[in-house]
Amino acid sequence: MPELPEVETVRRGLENFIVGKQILRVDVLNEKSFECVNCSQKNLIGARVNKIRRRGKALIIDLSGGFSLVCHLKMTGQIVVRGQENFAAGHPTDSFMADLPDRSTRVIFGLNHKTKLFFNDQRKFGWIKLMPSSEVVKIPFLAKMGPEPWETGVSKQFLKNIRRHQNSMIKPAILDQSVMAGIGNIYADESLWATKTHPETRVKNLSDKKLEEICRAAGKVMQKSIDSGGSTMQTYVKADGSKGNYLEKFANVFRRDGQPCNRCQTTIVKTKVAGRGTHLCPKCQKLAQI
DNA sequence: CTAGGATCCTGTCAGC
DNA sequence: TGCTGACAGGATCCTA
Repeated sequence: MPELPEVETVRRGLENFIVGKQILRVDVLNEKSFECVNCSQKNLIGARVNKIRRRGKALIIDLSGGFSLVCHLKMTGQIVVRGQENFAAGHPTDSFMADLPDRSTRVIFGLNHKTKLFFNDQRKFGWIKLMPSSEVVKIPFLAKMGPEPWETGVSKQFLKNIRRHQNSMIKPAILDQSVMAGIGNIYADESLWATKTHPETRVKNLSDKKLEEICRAAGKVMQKSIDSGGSTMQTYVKADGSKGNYLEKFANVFRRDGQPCNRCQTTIVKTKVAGRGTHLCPKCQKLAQI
């Protein structure tokens, strides 16, 4: 999925393009993609969009009338707004530009001012839930989610949380959203490269200082990604019409296997750690054998 | 409680 | 060309 920076990009886009608009109808094309929790679809109709929030990789759209839409894009979710102004962000695919709905479209929201919001999701892992706003914080994964990367005191929180996973390898540990919010596969690999940490290093073999360093690095790479143009909008159309890749703008290891390390020129390799594709520099990121 | 693997889905790509 | 298996920017559920 879209990781924290991509979800933040979606949030900013929706803030610009749908706040203040009214939801007139909803069409659910895939039942599993949309669920009403302790309410019904009629609570949605006529509601205005008040505020767009983000918590970790979850998007929260607060509506008038006391209800909220909570959305998780998972691996392949994307949001596309079409109307007087167009916007697309999330998992980059051709659907950004295609005529919609297409075969990946799961939910369509009809807004006023001739605006439509499409929730597209190839693999159907993502979801949208409508629920009373007061119940949003009770969603289990939100309730136990770790600190935001730029929150005050985040590194101490991170440290405390990650020490629960002493026997785990560092990569899966930082992917755990209850340790810190927002890190996904890209930023895990980038943070570990930045701090010269081998992804298979056991947490117990890392010092507090090193762990805090990893925490800061994660915040930094995610901030940089947001700043670098918020990814997806610019990724898919270059001036010459070819597809671009926003990773080019900041990635040091992710999908750079076969290319030279930006620090030592050693060839970046791709392996598998805890079931996830993992990129690293075999020279910079040595596994401490203990 | 934690650690690790299977699982939910569709699409694409490498290799035969 | 057509088939097969591996894999993918995530998180949950199940088992040990």
